[in-house]
Amino acid sequence: MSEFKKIINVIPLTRIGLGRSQIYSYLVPLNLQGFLRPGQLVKIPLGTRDSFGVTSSFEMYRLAPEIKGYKSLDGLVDSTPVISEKNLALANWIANHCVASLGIVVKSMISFHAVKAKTPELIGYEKFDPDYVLTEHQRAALSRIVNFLDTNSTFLVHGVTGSGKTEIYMRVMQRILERGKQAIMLVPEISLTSQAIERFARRFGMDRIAFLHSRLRPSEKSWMWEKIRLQEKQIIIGPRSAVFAPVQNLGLIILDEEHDSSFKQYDQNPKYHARSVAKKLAELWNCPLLLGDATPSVETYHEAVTGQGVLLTLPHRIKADIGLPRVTVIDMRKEIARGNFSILSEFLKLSILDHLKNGKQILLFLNRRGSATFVMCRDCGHVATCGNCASNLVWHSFSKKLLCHHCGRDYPYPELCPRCGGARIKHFGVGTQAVEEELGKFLKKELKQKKQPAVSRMDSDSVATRGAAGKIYEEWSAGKINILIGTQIISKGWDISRVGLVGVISADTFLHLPDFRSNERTFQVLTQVAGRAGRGADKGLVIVQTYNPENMAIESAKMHDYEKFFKIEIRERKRLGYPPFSQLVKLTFRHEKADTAKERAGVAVQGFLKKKVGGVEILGPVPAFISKLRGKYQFQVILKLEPSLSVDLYGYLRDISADVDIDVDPESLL
DNA sequence: AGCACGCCGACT
DNA sequence: GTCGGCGTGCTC
Repeated sequence: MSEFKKIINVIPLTRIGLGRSQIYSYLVPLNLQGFLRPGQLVKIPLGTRDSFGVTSSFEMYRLAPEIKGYKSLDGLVDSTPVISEKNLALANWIANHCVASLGIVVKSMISFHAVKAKTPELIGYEKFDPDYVLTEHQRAALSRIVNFLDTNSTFLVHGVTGSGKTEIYMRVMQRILERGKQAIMLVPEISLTSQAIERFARRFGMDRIAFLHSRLRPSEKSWMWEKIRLQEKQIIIGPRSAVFAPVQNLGLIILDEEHDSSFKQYDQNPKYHARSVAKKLAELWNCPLLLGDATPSVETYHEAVTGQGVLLTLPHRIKADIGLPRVTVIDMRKEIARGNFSILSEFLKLSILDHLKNGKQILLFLNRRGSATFVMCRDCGHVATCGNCASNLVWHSFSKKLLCHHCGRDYPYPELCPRCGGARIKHFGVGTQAVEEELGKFLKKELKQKKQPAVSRMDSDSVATRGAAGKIYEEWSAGKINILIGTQIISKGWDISRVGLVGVISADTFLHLPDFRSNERTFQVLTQVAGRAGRGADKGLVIVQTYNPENMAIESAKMHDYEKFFKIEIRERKRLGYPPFSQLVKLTFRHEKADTAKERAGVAVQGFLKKKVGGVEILGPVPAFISKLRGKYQFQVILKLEPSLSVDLYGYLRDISADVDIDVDPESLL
């Protein structure tokens, strides 16, 4: 016992190989001794360069011989911690669950800007307490929740659009705030954040609300963080990353539109799902988690009905006289048999004219941009593909270009076939631009003499410039647009009252993808789109065009029957061993050379087989659905884990090669 | 994310 | 032989 030295554990904010320790130890210089607490940002030497890290545990005393070779901390950036101890524990859980580097997890959770906090411009909303009587179902749901405000329970509020979920959120939140606690409200995306802010600000006052999203300026984000950390703000609203808000006294988490895929970060590490992170966070704070949805994910609903959560159902729209919209499914095969080769069925055409005449607004929904989804030579069958991505190019008639929807590259339109030199080049498949053109022709023919209705298109092409979306929304709200054609963008959010007719041009876009969630996605999108209709004074009409009218997702959506959809789908999931009856892990191997990518995937599989761990099914390697992306070939290995077995996934994956992309609980297998 | 190290092909 | 390209792996 010759000498003791002070050592601090630090998480370097960088990617450390999964096979090695994610926490490093540094000597604490004399001037910092006694000043270090967990969660502080420190400067550290790392390899040959300087880097940053976050302190992870208290200074420790260790025997001198052990500390040989340790480097010394370079400095303390700020004495105020950048992450709480609770969130450090959360980071550790995420790193393990997602099999990601702890440093990257912590880095994605903290506000890294060393900028001065600046008050953002805040809109003042008039506060008002509504004279609002809860329905019986709302009262029942609420009373179930309020008995468990000090426990870690998960509630699923299942109710159609307009059934009054938000009112329940607000009443629960009211009680949490009365207890002096903070609440996090997660919404799917930025566009829905402002709506949620407005509604909550009207009830609770803007001075209690903080919001976090990627469009905030660094100085504004710092301001929000500071106010949350000091508990000057009690309500935090934002998309998935808001689950990392620096709360000090959390009493409630709400996750609205629980099924929405934007809650999963899929394009960047850590590939976390805000729902499972929220579940863990609620556990750490011993507080309730409220999930709300009209179309809950199969996993969540299954948990609720098997007793791992509490299911609260709001079966009706609040205004009892407004029923759900009537949904008519049109079999497009019969249209063709009748000689109608148009994108628009006869019934949809008639309904459009009818609703225009009555001054109703019309939404036409299609899940694809562009004019034609592929371009083919009629002589040799050659299809135009992206050299970078092995995917079909999409014809965009307005920009007169062929566009790759995966990497964004554009190509000139081929006058002659590059393979055979033929000139008979034809477009196939339908996108939003094609609908716009065809609709224009149809209206011109039908309404020759009259003033043409105003038609607008809303997709990522038409709202590429900043503010374009807001402009369309304003025009629509002012009633200046009669018909709006759009992609997913219009399927949610907009509180639309004058929509009389919603037309789904093709319900089949998701159905034929080789993915275990394709039925679920179809059901959800159709239900969400249908929910746009008839939110005002009267019941709307929804027309769904499809080549698969007997498909169960389409049928259940038509009947507004979630339970039916769930019953059939859960049976299929069980039969095929998909979630929630297994846990999936998607491993993607990428390389410029297809052989190399394939070989590495094969090596990984051999490694897994050698482990001889039971309860793990290894599928692949197979080429990914998009076999080449941005110049790299992609091969996939899917692991199917028996959930009951609870394999130590981190331990299982930690020694596979570094250049693999790991996605635990992937949203899709594509 | 950067930087060192090591292996292999090209060249004075 | 030696320079340098890139692919791989490490950083308390």
